[in-house]
Amino acid sequence: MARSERPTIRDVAERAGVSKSLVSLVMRQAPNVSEERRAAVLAAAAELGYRPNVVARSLVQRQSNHLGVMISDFENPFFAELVAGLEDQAHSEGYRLVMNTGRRVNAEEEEAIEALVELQVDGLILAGARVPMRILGRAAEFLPVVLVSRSSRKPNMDVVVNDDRLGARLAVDHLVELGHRRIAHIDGGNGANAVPRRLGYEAAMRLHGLEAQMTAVRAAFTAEAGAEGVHQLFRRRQTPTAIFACNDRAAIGALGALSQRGIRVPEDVSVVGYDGIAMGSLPQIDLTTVEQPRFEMGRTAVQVILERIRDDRREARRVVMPPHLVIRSTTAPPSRRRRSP
Amino acid sequence: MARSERPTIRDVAERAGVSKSLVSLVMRQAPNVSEERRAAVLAAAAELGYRPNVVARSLVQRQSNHLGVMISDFENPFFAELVAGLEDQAHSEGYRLVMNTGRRVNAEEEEAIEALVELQVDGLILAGARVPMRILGRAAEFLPVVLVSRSSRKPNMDVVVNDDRLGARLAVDHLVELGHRRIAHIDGGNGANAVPRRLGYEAAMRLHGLEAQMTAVRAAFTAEAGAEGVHQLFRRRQTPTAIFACNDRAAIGALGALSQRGIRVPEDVSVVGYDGIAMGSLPQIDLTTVEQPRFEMGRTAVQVILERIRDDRREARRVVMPPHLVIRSTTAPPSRRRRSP
DNA sequence: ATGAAAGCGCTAACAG
DNA sequence: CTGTTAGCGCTTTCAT
Repeated sequence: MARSERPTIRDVAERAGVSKSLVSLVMRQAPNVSEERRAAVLAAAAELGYRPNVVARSLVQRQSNHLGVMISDFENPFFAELVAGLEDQAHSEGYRLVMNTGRRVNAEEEEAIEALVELQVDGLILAGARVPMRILGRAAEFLPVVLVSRSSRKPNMDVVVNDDRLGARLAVDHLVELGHRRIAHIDGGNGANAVPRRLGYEAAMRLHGLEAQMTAVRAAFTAEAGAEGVHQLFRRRQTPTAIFACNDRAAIGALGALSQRGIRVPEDVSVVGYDGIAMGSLPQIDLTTVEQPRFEMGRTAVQVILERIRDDRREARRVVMPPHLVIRSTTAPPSRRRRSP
Repeated sequence: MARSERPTIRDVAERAGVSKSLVSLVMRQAPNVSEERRAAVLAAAAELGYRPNVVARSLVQRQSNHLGVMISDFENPFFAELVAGLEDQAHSEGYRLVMNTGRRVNAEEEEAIEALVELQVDGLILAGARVPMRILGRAAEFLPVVLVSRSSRKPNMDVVVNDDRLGARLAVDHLVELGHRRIAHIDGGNGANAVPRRLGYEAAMRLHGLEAQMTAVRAAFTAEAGAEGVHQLFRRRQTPTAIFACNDRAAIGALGALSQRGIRVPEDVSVVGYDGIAMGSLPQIDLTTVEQPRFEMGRTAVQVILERIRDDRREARRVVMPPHLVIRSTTAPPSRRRRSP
């Protein structure tokens, strides 16, 4: 079966014996077309396998009906679950999504954003972008941009985030209520939300009068980094009874490293993660965590960007969604015998 | 900061005091342009923040330099890891990727494929597509299509798969070598590769003279389905000493269900998964599995589609990549005492 | 080495 | 209700 040339609107028009315009009207379900002609056009289109060329359409209409989505890291399930919300809302608003990824490399991320801008998408949703704000600002000069899981104060960009400081606070409060004092933090290094989570951790510790017990190790948003963080923490003389990790993947890595060191969870050490990814609820892991409303964040991001696109809103919007604590089996009161003097 | 109108090639031309054609030449790094003019054009473009409109370009060139990728299920990490290979090869060949998802719903998948076709991508890579072959065939009439993780014998489609039957065989052989006989299969239901894996399981069982021990429960490619599969298996009188699950997620769900039922792994029951997703190598899970070369499959899919696009190959190609067994800690010889009479 | 003109497939006035 | 015309932003002959 040889590849056919794609039929154009002209081919359909000729075959149906009508003008291009009429075909165009039929394809866009315009009301004022006689049933007769409509049927003829539809038949001709079906016979030829005609599909409107959205590229040509978007050129003349100067809008594409597509939203560009740059996902900084496909392998993080957090984003997969966010995409479900994006898709859902975009669909119900009549927009299509085109996605991209920067694979955690700044240069590639920049290129991915550029690609979407050149594609003339009507708006850009950047999930977990890590590139410098300057790059983001350059894109926002020409089209609406909303940042998900990354903050900004620029007036021409909107932001949908969860309240990381509150989330960190929930984690620390929970551990303190259980009786922990030596609570360590495995931080997220350069990751998008690393800083606010760390600051939230520090603020909460101070609030509980535990500034003397604060310990953080620099890591990243991956399981490997979480494991390495544990090894660093337990090489020190003063070891923690609880760990608040920057995200679930790091927490899961931490759980693995603890088990390798023969440290039991939650008997010897409690662990709290962040995000609420599906994997954390598996019985083998059953991780206490601070859950972000991922699906809702996705839906919201689309709503927010459409306010700029359709309603021409100009002031920046900053939607902060509340995280909530999900208590599972990796947290418990500290055991007496491991308390240090 | 107000949103600016996007500058066009005309704006750049005027500002630089040259013709549109010359700007076009400069933007595409053509050789025969005087240094002087080139500098002027580049300066004007930079000042205006000009970016070529790839939509307009692709309209006239009748090719977009984009490959469309439809991912059937973003939440399956198998695909995330495949995407890395796709990105890598596409990049190094000068192509960009635009991605989509069908979120495991047939109608949405069909719509996602349609969207990519209408976007005039130069080729379509369908990862784990579930829609009927008829739909795929309709797309393949007009542009090159390669199927990843799904088979087809159509002459106008290429296929990149792993050898599921061999993989199933590796799993069963491993379990038989350990001494297992009652080996059950948790199958993938309607999932893309469910059938060949199940057939491979059955063939291998027969080869070992174990047809009488064959048991399969219908499930799906998710953790929940894997857990449910275990519950079904253990409600029967004759219980297995080993389980071969259709994929890693189902296997991980199975591990959870087994632990809930107080069944130890690998002492009481051995478990083998399929795919080799990163999560399986976490110390808490440490799953024996049949690994597919995901990254290589991604690279290969791009190479294969470019043979159609650039070299105009017409015959179908079918690349079957070998899976390999990764032995970790969920498999061991069956324990004597649980053997049935 | 540079510019003028035509046209990619489509939509958007405008006529009729 | 239907057709004609112009033009979206770009590339591509073809002149010069």
